[in-house]
Amino acid sequence: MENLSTRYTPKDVEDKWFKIWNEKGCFHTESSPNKDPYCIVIPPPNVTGILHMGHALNNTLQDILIRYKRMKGYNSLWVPGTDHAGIATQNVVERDLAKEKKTRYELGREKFVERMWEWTGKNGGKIIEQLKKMGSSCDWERERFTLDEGYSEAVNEVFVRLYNEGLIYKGSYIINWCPRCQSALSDEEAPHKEVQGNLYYIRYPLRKKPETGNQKPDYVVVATTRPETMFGDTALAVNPNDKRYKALIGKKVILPIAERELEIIADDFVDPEFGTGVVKVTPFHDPNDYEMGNRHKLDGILCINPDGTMNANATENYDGMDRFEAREALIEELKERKLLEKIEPHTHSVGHCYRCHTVIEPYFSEQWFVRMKPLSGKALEEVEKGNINFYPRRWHKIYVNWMENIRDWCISRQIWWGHRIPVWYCKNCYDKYLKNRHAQRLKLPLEISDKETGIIHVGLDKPRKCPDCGSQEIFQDPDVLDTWFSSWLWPFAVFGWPFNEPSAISHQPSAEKKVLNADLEYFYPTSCLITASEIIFFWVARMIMSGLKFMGKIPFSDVYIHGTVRDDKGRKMSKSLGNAIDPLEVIEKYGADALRFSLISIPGEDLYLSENKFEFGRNLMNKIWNASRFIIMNLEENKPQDISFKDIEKLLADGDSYLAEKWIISELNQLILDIDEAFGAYRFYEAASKLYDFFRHKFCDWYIEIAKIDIKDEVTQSVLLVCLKTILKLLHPYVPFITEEIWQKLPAKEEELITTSSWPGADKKLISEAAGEQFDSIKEIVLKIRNEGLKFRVKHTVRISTNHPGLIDLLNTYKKYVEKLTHLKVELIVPSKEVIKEAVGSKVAAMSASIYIEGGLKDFGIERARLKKEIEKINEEILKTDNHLKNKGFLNKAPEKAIEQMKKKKVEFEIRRQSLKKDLEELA
RNA sequence: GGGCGGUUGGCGCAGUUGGUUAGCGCGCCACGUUGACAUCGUGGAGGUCACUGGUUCGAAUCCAGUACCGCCCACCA
Repeated sequence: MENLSTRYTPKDVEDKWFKIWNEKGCFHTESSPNKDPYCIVIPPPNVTGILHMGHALNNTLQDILIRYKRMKGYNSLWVPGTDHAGIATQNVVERDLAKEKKTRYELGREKFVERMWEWTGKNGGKIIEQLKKMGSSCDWERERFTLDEGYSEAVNEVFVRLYNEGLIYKGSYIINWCPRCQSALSDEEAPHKEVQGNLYYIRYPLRKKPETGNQKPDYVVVATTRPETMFGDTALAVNPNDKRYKALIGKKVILPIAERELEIIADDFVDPEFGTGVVKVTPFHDPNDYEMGNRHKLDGILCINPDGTMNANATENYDGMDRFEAREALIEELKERKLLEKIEPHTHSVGHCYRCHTVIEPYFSEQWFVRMKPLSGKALEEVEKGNINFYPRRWHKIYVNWMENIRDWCISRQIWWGHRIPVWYCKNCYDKYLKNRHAQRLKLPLEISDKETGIIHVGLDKPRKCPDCGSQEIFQDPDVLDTWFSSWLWPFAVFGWPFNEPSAISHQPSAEKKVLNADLEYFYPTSCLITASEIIFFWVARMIMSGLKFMGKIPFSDVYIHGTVRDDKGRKMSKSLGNAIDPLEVIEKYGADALRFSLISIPGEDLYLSENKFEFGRNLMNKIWNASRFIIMNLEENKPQDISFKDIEKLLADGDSYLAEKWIISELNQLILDIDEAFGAYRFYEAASKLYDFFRHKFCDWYIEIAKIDIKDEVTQSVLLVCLKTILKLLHPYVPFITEEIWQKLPAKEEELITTSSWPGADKKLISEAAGEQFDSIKEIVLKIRNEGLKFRVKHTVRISTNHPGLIDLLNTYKKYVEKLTHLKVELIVPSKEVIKEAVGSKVAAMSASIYIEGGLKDFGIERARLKKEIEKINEEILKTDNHLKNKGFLNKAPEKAIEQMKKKKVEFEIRRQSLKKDLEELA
């Protein structure tokens, strides 16, 4: 190692080790009865995905836990995989097609899906390769894809089971329609954003002019944000208690331009305070209006096409015009006709497609839904009982809040990439239904049975003929399922569920599935899920519901929600904002370990990132490299093969020597306890920062420096080795590559690979408070001397005098530490006996040590000022403690311990003050 | 509109059941070629813990109110 550079170069190291680890099967795990399982299923990234900082963070966290548990002796399994990401992936391929001036419709469904698979085969593995660059220790033999054959079986199985139970239904409702993707979306996929729009006040002429006088206008004014939907109006509504309009209830108005007659109805829904208190009712383009339509048995009229253009119901003028163009044009026309009263700016919340950000059109259509209430009850209960815990805890409440207000889930998508809905129709019966249903105009409320719509079978197999009419023209539902309808099964579908249970789709299990099923029994429920807050509802909540429904057990007991990656200005990091930092570039420049450690070392929940943040990790890796290099360089070749804490215990048994060794070993063991505790509570940052503090500030800055006094000493060597080995192990979950590389260079090691080595157990007998206090005394003296601001290169002699017998002994033995750490010569002056009086404890005694430095306090004036300032501060503190101790209330009511502490504090301050005063006198 | 958080030195954060001279990292300033490391070391400056009131012997910590910031949900036409 001495031949090696003083710079750590990750490039030489990372790919090499990742290959070896896999070749040796370090990450592969199989169920075994003798070991406890620990399992995490990856949040499957989209096949279209390219590794971003969010992934980097997410996967670092998972890998830390997986590696930690692996070292702890668990059968630690991390299941990797990808998600077919229906709309997102289809959009990518459609864009490619567009470049060739083709559409998917021209290609046809079969050819298009073929092309999708082709694309996926070529590009789908990219993100997986990128995860590997990060060192992710997934069991790569178990990689799954949500469109895998076996996985798809699970999806179909679930659909059929839920259908048979009445938990999946086909319904006609207002759904979120994306005119660009041309598909329905679930509520979760259509997040609302504030939009600066207008409120248009439109006059609807009354059919009959008011009889009395000509004061009253002959129209009613309606305020709307979406005037173009007026062609779908089938009524106006007012609040029944609104005095202004009471007389109008039941009266008719004329819908402008379309010149249709509308009735004014009364409904409680209408808020008299808003707008004019009159609302246009458009049942097929607004969820509220749809409900109103049902209540009042109105007609529904569709006036917009699926692609966002207006249809024939919008009159010839607007037919075929884009909805937003139509809005502008219509407003112009209304102005001309003097039917536009005014336009007011109005901020309101509008749904947007989460894939392409197009404004959502609330749209009436027939879709498939999952009834959520029957599933949510248990999922809520398990969380509230504490069987599933969220970290940080606040997400618990957000989950509960959502679950309590859960609504049915629209699962059908009008795209081709995905699991096709396993429902079969008789064409003959379906056509009959269509004929009855005037496509763009319907009487509400709608009550249609599945049979009436031509559905003849729900399952995988295509029926031969219609049981009703005997027709042999059978077709499958053209829609596919929401991607989340497959990913909500992830924690058990990755293990090949279902095969040993009676299947609703009657497929014989393959041999492969049988093997997988043993794993399902063993690894399910998984241990922990690590993900981002954005997908709590999309994914986490639904997995809990499906796990309980189909496995009868929760899918995981812990959910760790990590923060959002932001730029240094606090904006969310995203490709579209152009503020993204590419993790692969960071790996290239600083190394994967530096990336990982830097990410974990950022305090707080959200991560504010800028490129220089990664220097932190790089610098630390370099420090680790050099400290290791130094130790290994100096180690004698004949070190025992396996140095354990037990050996150290023996070596350090002697009472009066090796204080620094006792101290660092004590600190190290305490560190192990701290890290175990922090990991137990998912406090990754805390564990990292404790490790950092120990390694850099305790081990390197103090212990290694002291070890240099006699680096060839046998005990020192053993302690150095044990510390290095342990530190490497503790660091390994965070920084796997560098620790493995150094591990291999250790002259003595029992375990071949650090990756599969065992986690160090703390030896509590080695945690010594006495060693800590004594070492702190030495430290204080060193710090005090350093405070004098001496130039190290000048040889000075420091005279130390103290009134504490313990400290005198300590300094007699460990003067060498002070000398090494200050580069000064130390002379101990033992004062006369009468000075030795205060014996409150070694810590206090250390502070009372008076230190004289020959030939060079930096400046007497500055020094005096500093001392005076400090004395003043101490005076204030003494006053405070005095007041407490004089206060009867405090003496009567405070616990004894607090009073004792206060007394002790006062004495400490007084001794300190005395010592400072003495120093001040010396300066005079 | 409903729900949930936050406010501690220039920035990002700790601060366990109320009792330590309020800590850490980054940044800043000064010094340093000490036989692992300048991707380093040493020292230093910098905070009346958002505000107001209350509970208490004692409040950054508990309670109430105010101000500001943020997040999630929601059908304001």
